Amino acid sequence: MVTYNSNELNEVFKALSDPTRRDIIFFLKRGSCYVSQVRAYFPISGPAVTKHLSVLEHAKLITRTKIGRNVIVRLEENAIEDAKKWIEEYSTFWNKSFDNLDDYLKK
Amino acid sequence: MVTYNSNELNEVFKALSDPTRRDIIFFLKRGSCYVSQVRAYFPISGPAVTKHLSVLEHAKLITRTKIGRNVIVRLEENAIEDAKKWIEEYSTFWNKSFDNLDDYLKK
DNA sequence: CTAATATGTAACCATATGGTTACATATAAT
DNA sequence: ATTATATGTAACCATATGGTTACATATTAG
Repeated sequence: MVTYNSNELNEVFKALSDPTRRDIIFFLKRGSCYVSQVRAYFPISGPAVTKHLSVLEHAKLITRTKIGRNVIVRLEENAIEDAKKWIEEYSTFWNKSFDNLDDYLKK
Repeated sequence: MVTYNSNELNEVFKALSDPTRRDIIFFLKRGSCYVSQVRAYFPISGPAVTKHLSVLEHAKLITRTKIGRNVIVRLEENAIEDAKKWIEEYSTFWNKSFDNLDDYLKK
C-alpha cells in the first residue's frame, strides 16, 4: 500500500485537526509570546493550553523557550511545509483524476 | 476569541487527520472507482472503509454515486481549497511573526 | 426464483482525545 | 525568608475515534 504519510506528517495533521490548536497558531502569528498570554487568551484551563502546546511542539509547529519563569512560544515554519506540500500535491493533479469515471460513463 | 475555523474547515481538517483517509484520497487521485476497489486495496475491514468514506463525504472531500449495486467514489475539489487557504495564510505571514520576540531579545 | 455480490448498518470494544481540578516546581518580588 | 507568579504534571472523566464481527438490504447473475 503506497503511503505518502510519514510519521512527521501525521503529527502535523493530527496537530492541525483541533480547532483550538489552529486558533493558537493564528494567535501566534501576531507574534511570539509567553505561555501566560496564550493561557489568558483562550477560555480553557491552563493545563489544557499546556497540552495543546505540547502537541504543537511535538509536531514541531512551535518551539518553547524557557526564560526565567516564563516560557516563550514561537511558531516554527518547517513542519507545516510538509502539510502544505501534501495538500498542494493533492490539488495539483486534481483535474487528471476522473478518467476512470469518464470511461465508465461513456459505456 | 477570533477564530478562522468554520465548521466546514474543521470537518476537512478532522478528515485529513487520519493517515488511512489521506491514503484513500491519494488512492482516488489515480481516478474515481468503486467502493469495492477501495475495500480491496486497503487492509482493513469493509465497514472500516465505509466509515472513512462517510467521514470524507461529510467533509465534502469526496462524493459517492450509486450506480446499480455499485457505488462510485470520486474526489471533490472545493472543500480542500479551504484547508489549502488556511495553510497558505498561515505561511504567508510567517516571517512577520517574530517581532515581539525580537523586541524581547533586544532587551 | 435463488444465489452471489456490493454496500451499508448495528453493536460492540479498546484506545485516544480534550477537558477538568489538585498539586508540584521553579523563579521573581517584597 | 516568605509570598506570589508562571508553568507543568498527575489523576481523573466523558466522549470521540477507528477498528472489529454479525447482519441487513439491494441489485445482478444463473
